[in-house]
Amino acid sequence: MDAARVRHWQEAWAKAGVSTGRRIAGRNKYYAVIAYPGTSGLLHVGHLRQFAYADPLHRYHRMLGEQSLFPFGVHASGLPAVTWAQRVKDRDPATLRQLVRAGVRERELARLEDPETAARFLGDSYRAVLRSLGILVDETTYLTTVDADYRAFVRWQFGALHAAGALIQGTYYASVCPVCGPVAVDPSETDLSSGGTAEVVRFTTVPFRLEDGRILLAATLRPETVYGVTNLWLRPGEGLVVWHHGSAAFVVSRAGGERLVEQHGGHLGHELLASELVGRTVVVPLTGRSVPVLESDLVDPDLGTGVVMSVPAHAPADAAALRELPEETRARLGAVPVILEIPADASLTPSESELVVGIGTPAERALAALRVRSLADADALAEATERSYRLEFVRGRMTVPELAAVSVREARDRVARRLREEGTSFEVQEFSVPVVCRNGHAVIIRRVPDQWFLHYGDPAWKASTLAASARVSSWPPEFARELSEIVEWFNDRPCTRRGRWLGTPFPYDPEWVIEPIADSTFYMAYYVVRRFVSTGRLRAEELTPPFFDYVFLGRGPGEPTVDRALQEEVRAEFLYWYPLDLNMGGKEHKRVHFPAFLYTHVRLLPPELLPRGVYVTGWITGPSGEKLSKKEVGTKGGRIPSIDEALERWGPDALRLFYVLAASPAQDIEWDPDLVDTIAGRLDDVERVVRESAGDSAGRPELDAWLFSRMRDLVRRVRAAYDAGELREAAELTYVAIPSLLRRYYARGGVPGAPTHRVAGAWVRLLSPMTPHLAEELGEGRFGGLVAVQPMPSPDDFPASEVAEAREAFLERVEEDLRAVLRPVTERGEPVPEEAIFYVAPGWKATVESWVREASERGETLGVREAMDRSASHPEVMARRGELAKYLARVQALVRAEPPPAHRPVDEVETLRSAEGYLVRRFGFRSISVYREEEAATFDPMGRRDRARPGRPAFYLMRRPATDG
RNA sequence: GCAGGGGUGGCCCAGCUUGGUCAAAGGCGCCAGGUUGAGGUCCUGGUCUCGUAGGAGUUCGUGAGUUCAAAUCUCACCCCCUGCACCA
Repeated sequence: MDAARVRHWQEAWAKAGVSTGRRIAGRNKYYAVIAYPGTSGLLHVGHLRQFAYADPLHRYHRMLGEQSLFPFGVHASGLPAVTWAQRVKDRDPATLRQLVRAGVRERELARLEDPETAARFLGDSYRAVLRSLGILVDETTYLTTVDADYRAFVRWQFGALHAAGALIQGTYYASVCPVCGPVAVDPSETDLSSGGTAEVVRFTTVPFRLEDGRILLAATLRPETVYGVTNLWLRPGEGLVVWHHGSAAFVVSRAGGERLVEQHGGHLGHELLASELVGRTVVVPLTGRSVPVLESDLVDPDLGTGVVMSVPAHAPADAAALRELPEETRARLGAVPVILEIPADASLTPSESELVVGIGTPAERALAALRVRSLADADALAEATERSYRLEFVRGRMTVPELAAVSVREARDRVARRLREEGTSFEVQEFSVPVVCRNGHAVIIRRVPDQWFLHYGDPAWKASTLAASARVSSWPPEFARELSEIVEWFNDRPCTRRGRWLGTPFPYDPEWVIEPIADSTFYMAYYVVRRFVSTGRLRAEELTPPFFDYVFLGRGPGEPTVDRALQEEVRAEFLYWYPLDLNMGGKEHKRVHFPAFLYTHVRLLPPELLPRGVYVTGWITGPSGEKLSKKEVGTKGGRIPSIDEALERWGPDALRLFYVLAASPAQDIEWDPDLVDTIAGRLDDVERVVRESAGDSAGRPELDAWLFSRMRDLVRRVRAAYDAGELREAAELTYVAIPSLLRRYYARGGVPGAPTHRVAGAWVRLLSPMTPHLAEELGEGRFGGLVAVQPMPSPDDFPASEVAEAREAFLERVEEDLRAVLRPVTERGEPVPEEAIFYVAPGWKATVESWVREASERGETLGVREAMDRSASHPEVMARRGELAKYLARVQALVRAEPPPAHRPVDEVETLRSAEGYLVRRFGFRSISVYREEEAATFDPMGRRDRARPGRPAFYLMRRPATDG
């Protein structure tokens, strides 16, 4: 289909107002939203998947005669638009390439350096993409989250949440760039240039007192091992600094000191060298032992506090470091205390038991298992550490008297708590790998004492959200269980931040901006109001808290300055579209957006207005399974095409169908241009078959009855698939099963005529949700209007015929048998036998088989004697009792393994005879003949007739010399 | 570790909720034939193994179990992926 036709249909839909959702009292409605996209760059083919589900669903519901509202907006909040605008400002080559391709001129670039303008520009470009794909969103809903009216809405939302007691303040540790402000540390690295995979590591500090009162502050991940400390480690030549906190003075590395100030306040004092302390002794807390301060290269001053407590029995690195000490120093340390054990009865995995074999302390065994000889074997040492830490954490029990038999897991918490109670221990957080912000600065973790939180941990709120989540239907169904699990774990979340973010200023402290997740949990409700703003019936200033209280909550008199009737209309509109039928998003939304969305609805709305469904889709991934992100468009040799390129190559329909057909919704789809090619080819096929379906030949009644009956079933199943959200199934039926039905119809001798035309008429409408352009093209002139507004076909449009279906099923079964027999023949390259002679089973065999089946359903086997007895009352069986035993023996096992038979008896003789032409054509026989078994004695040269079973005629394929022409 | 998902024929991917119609849909690849003034498109058939007649054997990560019957149910184990928090 050429681009002009595509545009033609898109304009026709627009002109007909197909996408406009109208409130019609008493009429069913369908309201589904997709999680609006963030403004992080231009869209590419990886972004359209949710639309490829949402649009067909909306189109389907429209064709069911429902009113449907499919809104759209963009989520401009947060940092994405800021970073993108920055890239424009930096004239980043990849970004510029995309912009040029999108037709943006050089002189327009300056405008896009402003984040808000950039966000609006991107939003407009997304809308253009949707139009070019025939995705019918209601454009009067279109919004960006930085619009004045949206901000008014978010301010109200937070006011309402605050009034409900959902906001609290507390202490929080935030990732922040000291120069650029807060950043998000996540794998997408939106805000970062590296370190997105970093995890937050929590150290506990342990104070070791020197004789002079100063404290060497060690940092550890395993506070419980304080009972096994033999010494402290400092790095040779390391510069240390005194951190003053309260009245205490702690000695730590420079990096550690800065971290402590950031997270716990205080200030840094004078500097000293490690060598000043080496050789002195310190007191171990909790045990009171005195241990020496030693030097080792294992210490990394940038990690933790730069002071390391040495636990050689359990830390492989300490054990390795110990080995490198001079003999006499080692001797002075004395025996290495072992403080925990792996119980002998623990069942260990092979990789775990590897670590515990051998002799020596646990750490020495781990070193031996991984063949670590010295500190220099860094990789092996890291693995030994990782694995023995895990083993001891999961399986270990303490052996020190104070904590005898306490699990390591438990001991860790207890020891950390005790240390902290003494007031000289702190938690220190840092990243597991260095994190660098987009502008090249090191990102740190900072303590924020007065952070605002959404109190998702509130037990009552959580309980009602949990209850609501149980009532939400979810696709895939497995997500239902996961969702309540996620809600269960959901905890207080910071909902504001300070920095150069886009968003709505926090009403209770305008220094802060509302965090982007928190401002996108209730917008589905706002879309309804937005339509009044975008059509000029409401102004942003009129959207006051009293207005929203009335519209969303039905509370209070509304906003006095706004026309009462108008407010009532908005309220009615809200109550018409709500509750939301479906919220669709990618799997990245599972853990944050969906739960927060649910929480907010639960807090603000009564039960009858809570969302009905969520729909989670997988990603479009690159060849190695990674998610495609907007910033890599065109950066890898054009591997991922832009939307424009894709449309040019395949057109909108093939692309749309690719998303639904390539995998089931929850699965990731690997972007595969060849598959899109294949699908485009399939659509050409569909088009051809529909076009060829017109004709005026007379049909064959029994074949037409079968065609209709099958079509009836297919229509039913397509609709069931849409209703269940199984869009891949719907696509498969529509684009695979229906054409193959028609192919078979033609192969069986059907010709284009009124029946095929009728089937095509339904089919074209079934094509409309997923491939609407093609459907319009094929439906032109057929319905006297757009296909998009035609009613969905109903199964009742086609009569059922069990008889016709049974006949065709019988014939297919016969074909299968013929094929099986013919296969070895043709494989040897021999010619096909000239004649096929069929012998149809007599009625008594069916009777006997039904007895066998009855018996097997009771779990029994039908005995010969029993059958004989029973035949007394069945003359037709009685007449053949001579053959009964033999037949019974042959059929007994077979019947049990077979599916229940179609209960419609088929006139096998008649069916085979009338299919003669087909069978001859299909297999290349010269002729066929059909006999009843009992009449065939004289035509049975190979004695095969008694093989006949009901539904499976016996046959003999006969070769005879071609005597006549 | 915790949570979720997954391991299917050369490859991709259905099926598993509701055990039998499953040697297992569909696509790709491959083979043969047809169409076409040769290998492109399209159409038809084939594509686990054996078998001179519709049969038999062995398959759905591994092992065990339930059952007349298991890709489908149960248990154990191995391996892979994702998430674990402020990131839409």
